[in-house]
Amino acid sequence: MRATPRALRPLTKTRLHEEIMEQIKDRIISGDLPPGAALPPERVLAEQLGVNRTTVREALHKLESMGLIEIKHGSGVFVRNYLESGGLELARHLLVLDGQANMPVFMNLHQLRRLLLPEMSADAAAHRSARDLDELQDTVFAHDDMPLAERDWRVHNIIARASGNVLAVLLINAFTQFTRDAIEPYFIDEANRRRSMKFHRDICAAIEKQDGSKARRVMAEVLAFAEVQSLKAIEPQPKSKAKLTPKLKAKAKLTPKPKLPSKMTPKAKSTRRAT
Amino acid sequence: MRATPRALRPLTKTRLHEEIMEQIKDRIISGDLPPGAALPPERVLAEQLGVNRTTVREALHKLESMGLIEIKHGSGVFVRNYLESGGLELARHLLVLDGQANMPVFMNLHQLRRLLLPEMSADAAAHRSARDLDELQDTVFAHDDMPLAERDWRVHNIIARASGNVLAVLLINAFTQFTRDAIEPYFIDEANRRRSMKFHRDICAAIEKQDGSKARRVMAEVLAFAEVQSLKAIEPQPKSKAKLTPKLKAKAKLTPKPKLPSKMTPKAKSTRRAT
DNA sequence: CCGTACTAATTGGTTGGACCATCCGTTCAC
DNA sequence: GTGAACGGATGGTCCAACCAATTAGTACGG
Repeated sequence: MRATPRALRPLTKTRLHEEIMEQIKDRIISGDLPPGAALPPERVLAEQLGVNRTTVREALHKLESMGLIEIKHGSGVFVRNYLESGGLELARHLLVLDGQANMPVFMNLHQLRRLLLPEMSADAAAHRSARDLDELQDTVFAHDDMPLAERDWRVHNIIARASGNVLAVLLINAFTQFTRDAIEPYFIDEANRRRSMKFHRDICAAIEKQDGSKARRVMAEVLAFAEVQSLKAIEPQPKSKAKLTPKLKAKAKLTPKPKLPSKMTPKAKSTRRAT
Repeated sequence: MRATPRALRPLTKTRLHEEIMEQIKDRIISGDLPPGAALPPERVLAEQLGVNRTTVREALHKLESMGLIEIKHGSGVFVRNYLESGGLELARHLLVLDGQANMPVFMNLHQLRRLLLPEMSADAAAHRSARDLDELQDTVFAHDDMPLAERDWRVHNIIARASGNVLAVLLINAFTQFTRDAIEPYFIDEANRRRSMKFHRDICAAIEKQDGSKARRVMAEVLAFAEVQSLKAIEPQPKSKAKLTPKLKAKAKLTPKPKLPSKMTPKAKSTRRAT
């Protein structure tokens, strides 16, 4: 039976273990599972969630590589303090957790960009290779069909690469990665579009002439402007609505296991005493 | 280089899938597996490596969350351009790949720290709560037994937290995470130790007095000094002069180049059975 | 001849169960 | 009392299937 209802939610890319990962991540970031708390054993977790242990393990591994938990062979799984061990990938999750309304993390992002990007632009102008310039000009002047948001991040990416700072490249990647969705509305406004395209041309010219100080200035300008626009877009609704989506569908398809996903009791690891 | 007394040894042999992950990661970063290339199917990979498919899958998942590969259900596994999709976690791997000799990535790191940390220090001085100050002073003045390297990163961490920029916290975490081992030698030298402790006291005082400009200055100073020391420790063999990032510049652009790299290094499994 | 729809092969995703490796608290010999 | 040996709990790996998505091939109908 392959009827394929063609019109509904192409968004749930859900691989099962990712859904589980999300759920545990939310409980950790929200403070429901405090640092030091022990998660239930994999086998128990699997039974509670109604999935296989393998699936649980894949979710746990992702959480571990994010720095949210620590897996100790023979001992168990423990929540870490993500403010001490968390990686930048977490930033994206922090943003969505903050909701669309009141969003200080966005201001944090703008600050970092303001501190980094102008300097990277100057370096890019100074160190750029002919190949870098080629790629930049191609991105800016050709590809009229390319969405502005994508062209914008490509420009940033090329600048970072041209600056010679590999870490900056990875950083910019991370930035755009967790801004990608939120930045889309910015390019709806015609004035913003024109401003952005002018910026592309200007920064391109500065880098072509290897004028570092001009590149720095152009980048600083556009960042300041974008920051103001962001503020304007966010301010109108200072309402915050804490909505944690209850996820994880019960997998009631082939396994008639009525165990509902729930009950991850944070237990201190010292509470296992006897006598 | 004296031998490190402790805290440094290949502990990776424990988890098989991490070893596999490392292997594939190296082949991707080294350019052996270019962007767009298709990896062998999981089943083939498992057979070639002499391990179970489950283990291969765990390795692939880590690579995916690092942004090195893309897993497409039904199609296969494809190498991504890590300069476009890679996350900051990669930085650590880039560092070790670069070896101990000529290490431009370290300079990249110093640049980023130089751009970010002074500003974060100023913000920390301005916004710090009483609790932040408590924690900072406790870290700096108590705990004489704490290794200096750890105390140093804790100071940085507290400063980042006090600055109110969550992203900066995660960033600093990432920094210290892939510097952890390399920074140890720095604190062997007695002059460096004293300098570091003086820095801790000074930054602590500045933050206590909420003197933002002083905090910025103190942080900038210590970073400049550390940078010089790093250079001195690495320089001994001056090779190419103004060479920035010799590799990594002329990687494939955006054009996926389908290629079929069969035969990945097999791993003899042979006897691992206990008796 | 061309395109469409069906079919089959390929490949990643999930499952259940089994066993090994490690850690840790308990027990037991000394 | 101390230290070695035991055993349970828990994560790591393995195996052999089957489900699900994608792709390529093929037969059918225009």
